[in-house]
Amino acid sequence: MYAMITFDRNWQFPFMTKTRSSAQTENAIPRHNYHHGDLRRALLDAAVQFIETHGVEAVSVRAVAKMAGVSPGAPFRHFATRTALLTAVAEEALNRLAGAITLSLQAAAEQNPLLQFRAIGVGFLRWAFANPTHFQVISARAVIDFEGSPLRQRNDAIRTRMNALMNEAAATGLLRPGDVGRHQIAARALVYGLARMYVDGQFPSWGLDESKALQESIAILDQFIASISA
Amino acid sequence: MYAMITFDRNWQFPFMTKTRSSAQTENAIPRHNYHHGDLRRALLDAAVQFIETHGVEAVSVRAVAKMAGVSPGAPFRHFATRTALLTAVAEEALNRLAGAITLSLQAAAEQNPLLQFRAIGVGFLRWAFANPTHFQVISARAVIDFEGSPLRQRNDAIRTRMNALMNEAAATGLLRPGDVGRHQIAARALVYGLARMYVDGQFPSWGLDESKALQESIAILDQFIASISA
DNA sequence: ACCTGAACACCGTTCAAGT
DNA sequence: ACCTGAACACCGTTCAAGT
Repeated sequence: MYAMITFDRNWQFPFMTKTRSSAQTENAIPRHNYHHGDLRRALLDAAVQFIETHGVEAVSVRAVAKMAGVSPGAPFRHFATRTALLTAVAEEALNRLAGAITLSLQAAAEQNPLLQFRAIGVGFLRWAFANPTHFQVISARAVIDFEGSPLRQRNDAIRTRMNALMNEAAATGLLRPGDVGRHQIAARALVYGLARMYVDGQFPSWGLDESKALQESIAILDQFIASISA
Repeated sequence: MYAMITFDRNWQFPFMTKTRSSAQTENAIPRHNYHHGDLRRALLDAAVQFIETHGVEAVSVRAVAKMAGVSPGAPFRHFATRTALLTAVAEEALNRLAGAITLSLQAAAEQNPLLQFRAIGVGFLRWAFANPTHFQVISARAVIDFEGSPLRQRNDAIRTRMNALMNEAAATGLLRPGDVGRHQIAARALVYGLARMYVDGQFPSWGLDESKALQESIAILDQFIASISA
C-alpha cells in the first residue's frame, strides 16, 4: 500500500524566480508537500514512538525515516544531525513539562510559598511518571544538545522560580534553620533522583511497588517538605 | 611499532588431545598468550579509557579492540556481546564502590546508626565524584545487563545494610516522626540525584561550583540528615 | 522545495581459517 | 586455545539527480 503522494504545488524550477508574496497570491492552495505535508512533525512523532519501545540511545535516523515512510536521507533536510532530531524532541518535552508545572502552580496559587514550592515538585513528578519517554530524553544530555538550544533557558526559568519561592518561605519563617540554597538543591536532587530511579527501573529493587510509584514518590516528597518545615 | 607477539605455548591441534592437568605438568611456563597474556583485562581497561573520553553510549567493540591492538572479532571470545563487555566494567565498578562504602562504614563503626547510615551516603558520594566514569556505567542500565549479573546482589546487599541501620536509628529514637522507609528512600534518591546531577553536568546550571561539588554535596546530605533527626 | 537513492565510512557480530 | 580477517546486515551523513 502506498502513502498518498502529491507534488509540491509551490515548487518551481530555480530559474522560475518569483517573490514569496506573489507566489502566495497566485496560488492560495495550502501546500500539501511531497508525501507528508509535514515531515518534520511526522519524524518527531515517529522518534517518540521509537523511543517508547527501544529507548533513546537506540534511535537511528534511518529507522525513524522508515517509520515515517521516507528515504534515509530525507530527515536531514529537517534536522542537521541525529542530535538535532533528539534535541527537538527534548524541546517539545520541556515545553510540556513547563506547562504541567505552571498548571500545578496555579492550583496552589493561594497556598504558602513552601507549598507552592512543593507544587512544582509534584508537577514535575506527575509529568515525569506520566511521560517517562520524554523525561528520559530531556535527561539524556549525552545525546541532546542542551546548551545550544532554548532548553537551557527554560530550565533556568524553572530554577529561578523555585529559588524565589524558597527564599520567600525562609523570609516568612516557614523553614527550620539551615542553608536555604541547600534545602533547594536537596529538594531538586530528591525529586530528580526519584524520577530517575523510576524510569531506570530501580523501584522494584528498592522494594517499591511500581504501580504506586507516583503516589509513593509524592509521599516521600511530602515527608521531606515536612522535615525542612519550621 | 609492533606489539610483542608470542605464540600460546599451550596451544595444540585439536587431535593432540590431553587433559588439562597433564598439560600443566608437561609445560609449567605460564601461558603468555597470543599478544596480551590477558586480553580480557586489556579490553576492560581500554573500555574504561574510551568511556572517559567519549561516554558510555559511544563505546564500540571495534574501537576498544583497536585500542587493545587486536582484530574486530577478538573481543567476542571474551565477551559474548557489547553489553557483556560493559556489564563486566560495571561489575568491577560496583566492587570498588562496595569497597569504598565498607571503608567509610568502618571509619564510622563507633558512631550511632544514623551517622553510620550517613557514612554510606558519604562513601557513595566520594566514590561517585572520584570515579564519574564508573558511576555512569553502573547507572546506565540501558546498556548493561543489571539483572543477569552479580550486580543485583551487590546492590541488594548495600540496600539491606542501609535498611538495618535506618531501623536501628528509628528504634533508638534518633529519627523524628515519619515513615522510616520513606526517609531511607529519600536519602537514597537524594544521594543518587546529586551524583547524577554532577556527572550529567548539571551542577553549573544550578549555580553550584563544580570544584566544590563533593564538599557541597556532603553538606547537603548532612543538612538532610539533620532535618530527619529527632 | 523537498525527496530519492547511491555512496562513504562506520557499526556489532559471526565464522572459517590460521598459528 | 586464541586470534585474524572477510563477510553480513546494519549505522549517520552527504550529495547529485529526480519531480
